[in-house]
Amino acid sequence: MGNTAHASGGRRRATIEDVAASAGVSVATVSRAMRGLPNVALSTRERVLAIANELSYRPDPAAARLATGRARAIAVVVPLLNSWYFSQVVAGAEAVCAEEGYDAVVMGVSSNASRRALLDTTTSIHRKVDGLVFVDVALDPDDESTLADRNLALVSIGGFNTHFPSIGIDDVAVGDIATSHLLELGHRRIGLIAGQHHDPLDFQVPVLRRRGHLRALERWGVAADPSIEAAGNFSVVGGRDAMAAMLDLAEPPTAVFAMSDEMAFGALLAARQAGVPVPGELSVVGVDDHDVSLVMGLTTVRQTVADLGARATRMLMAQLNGAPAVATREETPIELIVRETTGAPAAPRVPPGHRDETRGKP
Amino acid sequence: MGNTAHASGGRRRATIEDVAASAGVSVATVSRAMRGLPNVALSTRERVLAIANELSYRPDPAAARLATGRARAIAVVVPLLNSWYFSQVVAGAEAVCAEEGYDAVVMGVSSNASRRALLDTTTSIHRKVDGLVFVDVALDPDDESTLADRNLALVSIGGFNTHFPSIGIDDVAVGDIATSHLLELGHRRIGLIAGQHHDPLDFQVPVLRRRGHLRALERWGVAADPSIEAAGNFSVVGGRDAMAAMLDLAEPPTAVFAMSDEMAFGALLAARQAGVPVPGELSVVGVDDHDVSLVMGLTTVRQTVADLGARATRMLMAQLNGAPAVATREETPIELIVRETTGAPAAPRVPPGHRDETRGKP
DNA sequence: GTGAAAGCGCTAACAC
DNA sequence: GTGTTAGCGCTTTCAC
Repeated sequence: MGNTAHASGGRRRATIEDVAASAGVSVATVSRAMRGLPNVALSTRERVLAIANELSYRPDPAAARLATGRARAIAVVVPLLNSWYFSQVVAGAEAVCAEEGYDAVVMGVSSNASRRALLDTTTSIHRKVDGLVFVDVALDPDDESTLADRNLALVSIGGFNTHFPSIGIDDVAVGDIATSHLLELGHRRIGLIAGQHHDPLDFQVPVLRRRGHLRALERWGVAADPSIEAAGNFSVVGGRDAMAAMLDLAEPPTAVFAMSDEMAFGALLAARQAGVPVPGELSVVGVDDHDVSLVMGLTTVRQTVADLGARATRMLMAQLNGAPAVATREETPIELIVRETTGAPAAPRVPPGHRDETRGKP
Repeated sequence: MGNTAHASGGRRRATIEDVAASAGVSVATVSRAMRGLPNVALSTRERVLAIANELSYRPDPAAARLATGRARAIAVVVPLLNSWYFSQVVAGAEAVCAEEGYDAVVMGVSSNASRRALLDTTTSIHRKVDGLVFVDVALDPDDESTLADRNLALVSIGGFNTHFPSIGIDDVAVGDIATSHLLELGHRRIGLIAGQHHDPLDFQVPVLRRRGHLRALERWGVAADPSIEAAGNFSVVGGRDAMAAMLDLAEPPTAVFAMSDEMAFGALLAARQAGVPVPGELSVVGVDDHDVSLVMGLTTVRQTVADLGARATRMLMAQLNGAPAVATREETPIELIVRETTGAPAAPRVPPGHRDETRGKP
């Protein structure tokens, strides 16, 4: 027999049977009354509710889960928790869950290994949640089928998928807009602070933003230079290190596009540490519009992050309420916010008498 | 009968009975084998495990929960999710949960009402989790007893409690250290950017930090001036507005202590917008050592936030593993990090010939 | 070392 | 509108 857990603390919790006995009705009626189902007489319902309250009866969710197969919980799966972007998304998701009476279970998948574990292992997702919001986590079609077979709903933020809805921004456009802004200001030597290379969650965002960056460059007839591209791991220190290395180059960039504001902050730090004035000798543009970006005066491509989490969660709720899962794609708007970290490139520091005529619009 | 949920997608999941049948043993043996209990013959165990794997059997957590009364999940309860501090704590907690095979359910309690709801309602915590980590959420002794009666474990971060362990920093010392630093630099007119007033979660942190601030002032014989104290809601914009108001005063402060780095960032922004040089005419000190503080060159009182979440969660796990719940208090170290936003006050802007001799050490 | 069987506390047919 | 009852899929005594 199962229950030895009440050894410590307090007397036995009231169960549905206790309420039924006290109210002089059957457990079925209690169950119906508690859940507000229609076919209960008003007087009965009131009596049941009163007694339930008196006994401080709370339905056991585990029993309900077992009986219904629904957990009334969703998982929010993120690569890492301690980054501004992901915590905003989680905040948005949690808020919607709270509204809907769902639990939000957060799961970090910082490596491919843990992502696999999430999908495979005993200790996994199975039956613990009704659905998942994947936030910038790569999912191959096999994973999707597995999830569908397990009768789980799914929505992803960021990446596309083939069987389920997704929501995100146009990341190619992000890269294009950022780099175009720099090109328009007159920059021709534009560095790129990208995502991580060392632990490939093979997630799409860095790839797409880079594509947009290259597209803009190409449109302006500017050759991309791999020597001024580095990984910044989407962190402040990663961005700092990447920028520091570029500034050490014989021919450092006059501007950089950092794929996130946090990396851009790092770039600003590196510039300051190297004594390089911003935007005087270095322009910096980021992505996100982090809370702090306003303070830093950072030029950035804004996206509405918390809203992304909320909308994705609502899409998931729709599936849980029976809407069919189809591979729709919602796109949320992005917007260039020009502040004080971008400007025209400095006049080239060449000895008097020399002129460099490669600068200027195409 | 309960299960109609398998209507869509895939064939029936394997249950423990399927495995038992396939392996030619009883369900009890399968259960023992799966959980690594000692009293199973090695050969039996291997056979069971192989078959379970083959059938891709996953124990249903809801059934296990119902049978054992343990959910293998904890809740992390935070006032808001979209702040650096709380997301760090959640990250630390989630990491430990993942290690231990627990789920981390995040719950935002942004108001007293939602905190009450969490403790009271039908849709509440009961039996969904085995324990809770309360992060800077006020809990009165009654709440604690209720939780204990429900056989829930509890650890709190920040506030003390009377029946359960807690972990935190010495918040009075935080205020004292920050303000003492400013006093030592020669400041005598020191503003305070405090927490929120409008939605009192009556949580202790702002109160204690303020107490430390006042204590330092008093020790130096400096009178506190309520006109240079304002609420910043622990947000960047809140800090900005609070600072902007102070800078508009006839006699603005020469330094401010902001109770969080995010509010300090806001203060720096307000200073820049008002054309007030930092630290030339305004010194700013914060609390936390936010990722971005390094970039901003912000002087701050550092605490190790993610570690706080991890340690609290380990303490909770200890309780879940049978350690008695006692009202111990762990304190983690804090440290003043002096950077570039603090310096000696400017020479008073008085007409030549006047001298102000009130400045200097006591 | 293994099995039989009684729960855990609900929900959902189905009957009345 | 209400009651009866058979599960949901496990865990855990107790016997052997």
